[in-house]
Amino acid sequence: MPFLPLSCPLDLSATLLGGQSFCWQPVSPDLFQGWIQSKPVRLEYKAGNLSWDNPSLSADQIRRYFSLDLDLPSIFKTFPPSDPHLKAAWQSHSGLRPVREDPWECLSNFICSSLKQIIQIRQINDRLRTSLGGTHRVFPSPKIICQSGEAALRACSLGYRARHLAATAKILAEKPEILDIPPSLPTQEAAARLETLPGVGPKISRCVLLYAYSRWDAFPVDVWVSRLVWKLYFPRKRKAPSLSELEHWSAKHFGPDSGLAQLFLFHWFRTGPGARTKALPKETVFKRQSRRGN
DNA sequence: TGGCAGGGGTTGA
DNA sequence: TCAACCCCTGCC
Repeated sequence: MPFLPLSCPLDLSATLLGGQSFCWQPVSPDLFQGWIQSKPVRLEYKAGNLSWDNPSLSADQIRRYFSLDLDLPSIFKTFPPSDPHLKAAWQSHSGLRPVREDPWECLSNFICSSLKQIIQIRQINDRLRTSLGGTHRVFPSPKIICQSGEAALRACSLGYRARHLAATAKILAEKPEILDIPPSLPTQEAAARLETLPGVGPKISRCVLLYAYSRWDAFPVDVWVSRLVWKLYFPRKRKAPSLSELEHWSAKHFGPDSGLAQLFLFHWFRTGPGARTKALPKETVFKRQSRRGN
């Protein structure tokens, strides 16, 4: 079984199940089953070694998937040292890594993500593989999704998202080059290009840029991030900050790697301080204000 | 056991 | 700016 000795910590559960990728199933706390570049694989992290059972995957592919070339401690040194929340997020989840997911699968996952919880998005990914992915349960290409039609997608519990995914698949089956986003293209322009696709708005475009294209300056704002920034950084503000306020603030406060700050804060907040916020009436008020703010 | 609220957004009017 | 879009889960 090939393996890679790691010089940094790796938290497979936080990394694979935390909302970046949706094709992973836990087998045991240290063992996960899923796909990397359409190849089925089981990953195990033990005693500082990351091993995998599919020899057709190279160490470089594994390294690339977990962004192991990225020096996170150095990046965290560029963040404001006076930010206690980010410090807490880093200290409690230093094994969290940003992944490099396949752009098409990542885009599909996030088109399916609206008003869905992580577990439901994983179920959809699983159903798409089972019903459309053939014997090897490969994630279906735009062409296959396009040929299968909206009804087949609805059968996979996509609901109204089926229309969006079918329409986007049709466009990409004809023009796959839309997803060839060169590193020289500024993130804002790359986001605008993705947002020409049906079902893709500002949140999804930034998730795809962050988790598939390694654009560390992409700062996705969803209900959790909005809630987090509001509660932790602007607790006295009566209204939730608007999308454009959040975008400007994040770039100014965190700098060019704001997306990585977001990844850690998001995970830490959801599993820590944010998990305790359950006041439903307030939540409803927040949601209305948040949407109005957008 | 059944009803109901709510969820990691986007769209179109 | 705001309702509509699907449907699954958790809770009472």
